[in-house]
Amino acid sequence: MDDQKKLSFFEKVYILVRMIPEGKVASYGQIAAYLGHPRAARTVGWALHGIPEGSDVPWQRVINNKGRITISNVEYSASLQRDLLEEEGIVFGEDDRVDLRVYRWDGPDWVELESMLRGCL
DNA sequence: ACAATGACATAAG
DNA sequence: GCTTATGCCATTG
Repeated sequence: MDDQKKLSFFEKVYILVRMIPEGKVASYGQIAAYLGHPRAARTVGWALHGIPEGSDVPWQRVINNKGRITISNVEYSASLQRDLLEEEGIVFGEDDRVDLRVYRWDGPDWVELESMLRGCL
């Protein structure tokens, strides 16, 4: 437990987001909490902001805690994100919100996460 | 080390 | 329900 501390928060965020299964969504605060920083939701959002095109990180599955898309990026627009999520079977409500009670990600498999963290080094 | 930044979260009006 | 204000936290210049 003293070897993989070199990974930046950003890298951990990427790894964790990659583990989100198709058809599920997670909030920024949720991701941060799983990484051990329950208040670092903003940092998670910033991490996703720096994702390069063609990355295997399903950034579209990360939304805010209200089940709504809060994005300000010009490259990746909210419309695009909604479209991508709908393709995965996620249905948006009339308020452009998803039902977190149904689509909220249960969380990572800690064994898998640990393996991923080591493998990424 | 300090100030600014940002795809959040929560409380208050 | 929406808008505004405040708090949080890692990264960057």
